Amino acid sequence: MKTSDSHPLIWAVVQRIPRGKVATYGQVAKEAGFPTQPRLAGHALSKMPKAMKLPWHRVLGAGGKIVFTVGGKLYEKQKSLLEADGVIVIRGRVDMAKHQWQRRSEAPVLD
DNA sequence: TGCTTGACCGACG
DNA sequence: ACGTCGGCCAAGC
Repeated sequence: MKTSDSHPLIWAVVQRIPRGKVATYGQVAKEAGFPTQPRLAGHALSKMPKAMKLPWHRVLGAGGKIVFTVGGKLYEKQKSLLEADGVIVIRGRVDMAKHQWQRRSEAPVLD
């Protein structure tokens, strides 16, 4: 797997995050096949063509945190888009326990 | 070539 | 709940 061809893979993962759910950069990178490079996810999104329609706002930093500087343009944009999805944002954070996207039905490991 | 930057993360104090 | 640090690596200069 060439990391230089990663952008389309990252975008594909982001594309399948459903409305009302969110994922972290680390999670997206991992599912795209790059488990050790969360930054690659961020990089791919920063290079995303303007015309491309992706639910980029559903991608958050670790712990459900909006990574942009508070009050910034992108910050406000992401927050409003999330709220339009029905996701509650409090002090720049999302309740991951409630909204994190699970790719497949979770198989709770009962010990 | 080499150095810096960045839409990151986890561990640690 | 913060701040720091080391690891990660594509891009840009």
